[in-house]
Amino acid sequence: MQKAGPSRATTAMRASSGGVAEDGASAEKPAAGRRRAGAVSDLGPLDGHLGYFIRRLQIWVFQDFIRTLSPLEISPAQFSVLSVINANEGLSQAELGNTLAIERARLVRLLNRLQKRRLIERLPSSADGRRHALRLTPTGQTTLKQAMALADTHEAGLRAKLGDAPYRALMEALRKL
Amino acid sequence: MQKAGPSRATTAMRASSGGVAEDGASAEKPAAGRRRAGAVSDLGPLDGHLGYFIRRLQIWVFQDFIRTLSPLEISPAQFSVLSVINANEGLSQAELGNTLAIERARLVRLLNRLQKRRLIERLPSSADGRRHALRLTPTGQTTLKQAMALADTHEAGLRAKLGDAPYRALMEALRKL
DNA sequence: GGGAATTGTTGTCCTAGTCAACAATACGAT
DNA sequence: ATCGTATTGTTGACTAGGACAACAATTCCC
Repeated sequence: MQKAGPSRATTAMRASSGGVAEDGASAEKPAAGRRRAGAVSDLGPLDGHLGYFIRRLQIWVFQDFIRTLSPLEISPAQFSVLSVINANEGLSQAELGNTLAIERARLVRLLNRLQKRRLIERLPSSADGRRHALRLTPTGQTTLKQAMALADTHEAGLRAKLGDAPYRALMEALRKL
Repeated sequence: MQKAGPSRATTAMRASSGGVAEDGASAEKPAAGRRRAGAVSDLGPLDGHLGYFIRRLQIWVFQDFIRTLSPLEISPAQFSVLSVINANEGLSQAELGNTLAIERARLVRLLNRLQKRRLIERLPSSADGRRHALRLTPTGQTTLKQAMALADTHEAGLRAKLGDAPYRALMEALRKL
């Protein structure tokens, strides 16, 4: 069948039986011999775990965000960075990283890309030679404005998906963490 | 300062002014010349966006899960896979992938590792030569049982963190997606 | 003045996610 | 029955994210 590799631990069994299989060891719980692969319903212990559903929702949110903002090519992380820089002009990379929980090394490369796109600048900090004072370029400001408009569209979609009351409840519950 | 690279677009400015800076172009919004980097408070447009908070919570959940399950070395994704296989013995990789929204190629490598650790088996499907019937080995079953116990601990911690009422509200709201 | 700490950077490693190609197998229609 | 099409599992390659160590420049603090 497939080329090779670390799978198919049962090749020997397979060769021994003719191929049609009288179900000596192969497991087949529901109706056997179906056609197409659809999803299976039972999540097992998983459906008692909130983390699983949060993860699924988070993936949906990111995909929708990326799709909605695709004309600008702004990722969620980039949007968060531009957003915080705009609200705190002149902050350092360390402050930005602490605010958004982005590690220093990761942030450097994120900012490199934004700087190459002329959306942000790294100015020398007036009082501390180690720091960079970050700020948006004019291009960055207009891009952020456009991004905010699209992000609002995305947010409306999310509120619609969740329902209005759960949306507000969630927002309130999560903000105080 | 730093070695080189695509940053420091403002090196020229820096060389021109003496170094102490009379604030010709460097931006410094709050109190200037602080000591240590702490986080900054204003998230800007970000704090109207639920996705941001969901992301933060999701990261916390994963980290806590990983830490709690670390004695077993079971990641969230691995736990979800074992969980669904256990609840649907003999299902195919395609079904598993559709259920958990894991892409085929990604799932192959996930299962390879679990198979190498003897936690799962790939049996030949009795009726379809293309499929593998997945199931847990006895080792996999006992490992999953232990994992479930630890995962319950994690879940209790999450419920405590969120508060009991928000936890239940969230669970109910997210389950129906 | 000098050791310790901070800041930004680079390099490296590992995991996730995505996409294209492919072989083996099954299906459907003629 | 056979041929084109679809499905399943697999591999390879690429990108992005996150984590960690090492490092130079700078600042802090005693």
